[in-house]
Amino acid sequence: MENTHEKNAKIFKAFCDEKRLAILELLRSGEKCACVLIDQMGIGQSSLSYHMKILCESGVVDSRQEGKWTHYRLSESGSKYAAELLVQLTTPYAEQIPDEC
Amino acid sequence: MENTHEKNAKIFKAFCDEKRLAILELLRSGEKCACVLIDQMGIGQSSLSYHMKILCESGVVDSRQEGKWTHYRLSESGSKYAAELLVQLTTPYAEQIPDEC
DNA sequence: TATTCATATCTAAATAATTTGATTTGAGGT
DNA sequence: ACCTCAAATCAAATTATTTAGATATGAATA
Repeated sequence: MENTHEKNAKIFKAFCDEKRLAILELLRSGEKCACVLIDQMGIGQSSLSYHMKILCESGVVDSRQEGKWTHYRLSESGSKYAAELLVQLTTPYAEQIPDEC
Repeated sequence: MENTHEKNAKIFKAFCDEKRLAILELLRSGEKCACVLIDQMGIGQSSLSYHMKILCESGVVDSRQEGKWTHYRLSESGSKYAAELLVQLTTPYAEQIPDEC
């Protein structure tokens, strides 16, 4: 049983780690095979797998199996969702409650 | 010496914790005094102070001193910056590099 | 079906984030 | 100057995240 804040927090976990931001940057130049990401990031296989799981679960990255290899790419819809969510989470309500103190 | 990914990750740390999302939600209904946040969140004073520091450092929240009390509110400019940054971080480059594998 | 290879999962260790309670700081009021 | 009170900081304990190495899984191929 997971609440909304917990679910939303998971989406932004994609962006709150420098390694994952570096992976996202690599994906901005197009779909990348896991082997390329391991190579360019200079991290271990299980470490990449861990980070890719977080990125995929956030919806910001999609994966595609091709033979033995997994290819990762930015998800346009997932990214759009995250951006819209961030805007929503920081948009004041029409009904303002006075700050009684 | 902090790199760009590290700095950007800090901004999104504001959004990757459920307590901070709950605080942001409270601030959507307008500026709130720390005492109100402590009360509504049901957390300790030092715990709130810790989370507010992260929120303020991310630029998404502004604080204002009024006598003894500190009042917090959403920062329109900081929120806008975070939203634009998220879009940027997930926008493909014009130059795509083929996925050699 | 047996083998190979890429990825996922598991476990333990290392590191980082969060909480709690105590203390310090600093602005206001007396 | 002293006292008060809210917020920040500190230190220690707890909890969560991340890493690394070992093993398991599952698809492709022989």
